[in-house]
Amino acid sequence: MVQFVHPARQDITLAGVLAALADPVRLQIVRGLLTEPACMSCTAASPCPDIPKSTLSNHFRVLRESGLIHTTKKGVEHRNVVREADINARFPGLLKAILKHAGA
Amino acid sequence: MVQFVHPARQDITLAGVLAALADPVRLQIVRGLLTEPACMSCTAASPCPDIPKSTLSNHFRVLRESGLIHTTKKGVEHRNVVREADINARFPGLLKAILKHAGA
DNA sequence: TCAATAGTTCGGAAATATGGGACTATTGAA
DNA sequence: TTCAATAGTCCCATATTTCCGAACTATTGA
Repeated sequence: MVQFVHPARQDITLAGVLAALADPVRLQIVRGLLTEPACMSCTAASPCPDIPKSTLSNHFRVLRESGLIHTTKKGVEHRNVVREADINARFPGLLKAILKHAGA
Repeated sequence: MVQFVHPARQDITLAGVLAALADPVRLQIVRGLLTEPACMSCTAASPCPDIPKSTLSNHFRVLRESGLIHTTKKGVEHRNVVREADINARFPGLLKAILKHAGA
């Protein structure tokens, strides 16, 4: 039983968030999660075509540890949600300003 | 005679900018350049205390290649300027939103 | 109980970052 | 000139991080 590590709101750092979003794949994941709130790599429905599972798992871990997303187990799947409230509270306007330019 | 590589405005990428700013040292450099537009590592006046020259040189190269700063030779020194116009044209609001939170 | 599926973890290879030291370029002084 | 001082780059060895195949774990459904 794996329990995930999520930083508390006040422990979310700007450099951490930027580093997490500095990767094109992760940027797409966050974008995807905001429009279609849900899944993981999970073969289908993912914004990630040919990326191996282990790599995706890493990307999600980075996003999680940066404080950008929250992951819960939902049966055999994982449910990921962008921590909009936390990020917006900590860095108002940041997420919107970045994602505005994360063109498909 | 070293000539620097600066990407054209349209070649500046979001991921590149975020990656460049994802490092605390580089974030401080950009912040410093905006308030006190000028120098390089240059011993004094730098926002960077104990970082070796070669490492700083690397950081400035990353900032340069990401399109965030423009470097020109000015005698024996280098003059660095944040490419605010280019960044703002390409990603309106982004730089301000990020630097707003780059607390000292 | 077994197969299938979602995702993590492990471990080695590849890529990247760090920083010491040698090198280059410019300036200013003797 | 020539020489010393200074700013910064380049090279290269080491350290860290990322990538991804393969093995593993957990849950569900038959």
